[in-house]
Amino acid sequence: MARGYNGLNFRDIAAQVGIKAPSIHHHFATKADLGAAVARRYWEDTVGQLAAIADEEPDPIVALRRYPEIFRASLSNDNRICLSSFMAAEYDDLPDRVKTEVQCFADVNVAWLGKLLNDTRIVEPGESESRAKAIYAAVAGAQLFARGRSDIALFDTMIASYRAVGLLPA
Amino acid sequence: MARGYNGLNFRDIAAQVGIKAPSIHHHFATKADLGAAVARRYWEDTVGQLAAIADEEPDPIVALRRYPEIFRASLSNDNRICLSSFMAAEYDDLPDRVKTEVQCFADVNVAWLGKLLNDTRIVEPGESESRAKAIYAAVAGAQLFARGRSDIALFDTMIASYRAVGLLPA
DNA sequence: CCGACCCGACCAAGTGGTAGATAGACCTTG
DNA sequence: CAAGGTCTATCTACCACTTGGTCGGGTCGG
Repeated sequence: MARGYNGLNFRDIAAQVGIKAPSIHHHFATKADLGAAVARRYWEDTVGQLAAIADEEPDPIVALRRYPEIFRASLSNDNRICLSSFMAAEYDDLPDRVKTEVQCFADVNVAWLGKLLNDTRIVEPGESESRAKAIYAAVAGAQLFARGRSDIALFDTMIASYRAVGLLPA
Repeated sequence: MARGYNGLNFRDIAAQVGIKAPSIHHHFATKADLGAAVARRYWEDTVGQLAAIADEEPDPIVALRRYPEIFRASLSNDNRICLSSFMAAEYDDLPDRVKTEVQCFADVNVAWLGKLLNDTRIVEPGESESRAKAIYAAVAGAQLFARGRSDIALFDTMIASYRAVGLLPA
């Protein structure tokens, strides 16, 4: 999933799994199904990671501070980017099912952030939602930029700036 | 350029220009050339827009405040995204020439922001560069997110949050 | 005449997807 | 227990279509 939906082709996947291309259709009838399944699994994994952080850190501020970890991990792992970002360019011709699954990724991120922001009092209760969206967008944008340069240090620098201005807890 | 580099195909472009596909090769030998040319023109246009803002606004703080305008305009105009974002998913298999041109887009944005941040004193002199990168990434991320929902109001909301925390001048 | 521009015809490669056959696991039944 | 049937997963072979790109020839202004 590092090369976009268009870059996703049955032959390569089959080869990677040690199978022939047409056999895939036995598990996923169409490419849209396959894409949606991949996307779904991706955001489900993310839900797990977010839950783990919230579990390990009873203090919501500490948990929030660890949020960028997830996006940083993608970069470390083969310079990957998150679902929403990769969807961007191909958004127009993405099958609807895939689109909704990808949007779920953003939704679960914003929901997690929003809840923690509400638990802390660092933001007015009515603004935790929009603040969550802003954080998500900023961190995803930083990941995007850093990936374009294959430079994780760049990512860290931008996250540091977000903390400096108070977008993220310091 | 709304559907990524892969979505860029000779037949469609030819039709749009009122020409047949093979004729394009007379102007751009290869697809990489075409892509690089499009990318180059895109960031050159952006340079012009940034210069216009800086020209119209003698106060650098006011100019900085107007920065998101450019990304907002792309969204209004057929829900488009900026070059760097669209490059994201396809980054791995993008021809080198295209890659460098696309990176130029980010570079000119960061340069413009950095200069204005230096002119104002709202940030320590040594940090204007990293702050510029953070602003660029955040605004691009907001554009990306908003485009995924085809919701310009969402973009405005996130920009407002950036201003609220002081990432962007209020 | 020449060079810039454009065309129709074509090509090799790659795409998602289909059809039909095969092999084995498992379950039912005489 | 053996025989048969069914289901699942895989295969080979193929298809229609799209892609970037080539080739040779036409057309037209300088």
